[in-house]
Amino acid sequence: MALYGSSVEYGLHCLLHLSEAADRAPPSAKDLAEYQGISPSFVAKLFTKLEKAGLVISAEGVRGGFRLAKPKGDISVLQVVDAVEGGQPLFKCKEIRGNCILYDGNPPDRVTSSVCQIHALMQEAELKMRGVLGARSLADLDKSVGQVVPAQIKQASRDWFETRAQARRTDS
Amino acid sequence: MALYGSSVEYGLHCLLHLSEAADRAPPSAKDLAEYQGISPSFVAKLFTKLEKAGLVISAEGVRGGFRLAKPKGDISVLQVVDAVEGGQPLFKCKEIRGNCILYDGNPPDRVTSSVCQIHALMQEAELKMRGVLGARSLADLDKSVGQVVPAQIKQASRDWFETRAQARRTDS
DNA sequence: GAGCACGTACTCGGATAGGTGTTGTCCGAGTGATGCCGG
DNA sequence: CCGGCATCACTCGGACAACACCTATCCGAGTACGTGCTC
Repeated sequence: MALYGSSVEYGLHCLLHLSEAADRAPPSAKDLAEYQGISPSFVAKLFTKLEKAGLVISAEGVRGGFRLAKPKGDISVLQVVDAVEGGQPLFKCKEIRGNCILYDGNPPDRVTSSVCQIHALMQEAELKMRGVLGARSLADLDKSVGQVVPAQIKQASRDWFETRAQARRTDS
Repeated sequence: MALYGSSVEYGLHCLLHLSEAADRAPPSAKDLAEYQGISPSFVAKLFTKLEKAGLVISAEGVRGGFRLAKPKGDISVLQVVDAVEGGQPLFKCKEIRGNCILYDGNPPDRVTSSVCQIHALMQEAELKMRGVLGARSLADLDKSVGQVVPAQIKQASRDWFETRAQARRTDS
């Protein structure tokens, strides 16, 4: 278990692959899923969210697929997380202060108008977290990955997607 | 919806009330719940977690209840959150890199031994968040609240819990 | 040979189930306070 | 008057459901490509 679900991991990995194939044939959801060994249907569902958030553009038809809607340097990790997770806050204050039995259903204005201190602290923590995620773009992430993954693998990856795109509609 | 559930909010509010009544009769879970207008059963369930985490000490019997296990200055908000939420990480890396179809089930050591860049970024964000929560204690929080809530209300609150404790076993 | 219309296979997209975690509820075991009884 | 004991109401603690969300799946609508026909 974790606070963020698997969707975040899947989404980021997929988008990184997409950024690699920017000027190639757009990989389909199925291609991306099979390449990474994850559920194709779930990836498809994921990309509907990413498209609604304006991060990717879908192409239909037999040669269809997805490509980034913006340069990879203009897409922050935070945008991806928010698109996938629905922009959920870290903490949702229920304002239970107002339920205090002393107020008997009529909390004074002083309580309702002032901000809950617990809420304020949580917002501060959330802001720090989002700051880290917002400061890093897909390009930065891709660069970091490039320092670990050798160019040979990257080339093999591109070739695989290329072959996969070529094979559509011809191998039956 | 939010990343942290209601338990965090309930737990922190309850513990703040407990810190106010440090040298009084220990409030029971039922008292704390009714005072705040929340579910008594759920609060009881919550406090079992807080006790297992060593944050509160339970007293049994008719005059029983809960009191803080340590001075309020020695309990950080992070400890409370972790106790209630089970110390869940922000992000759990599934290492789907190793599933890559190119590796065919046998990912090279370079991949398995190196840290996932996405994972690393998430850990950085989580660290920042936990840093904020870990730097603030219940005493700090109580102080902030004191600047908003007038002493009159605080006194009324103490009186209510006192009355409630007195009323046990005598009003039937 | 060129243009056009059609069929097809593949794609996206949303509607549809299963599993898991969280919220909320309930009842039983244990315990300290209380009142009574005997010394 | 004082100490011990049985009772009891209240507490904690864990076992028990209901709900919601996340993960995963399926099938239908739509579209670009390829092919064959017509001119």
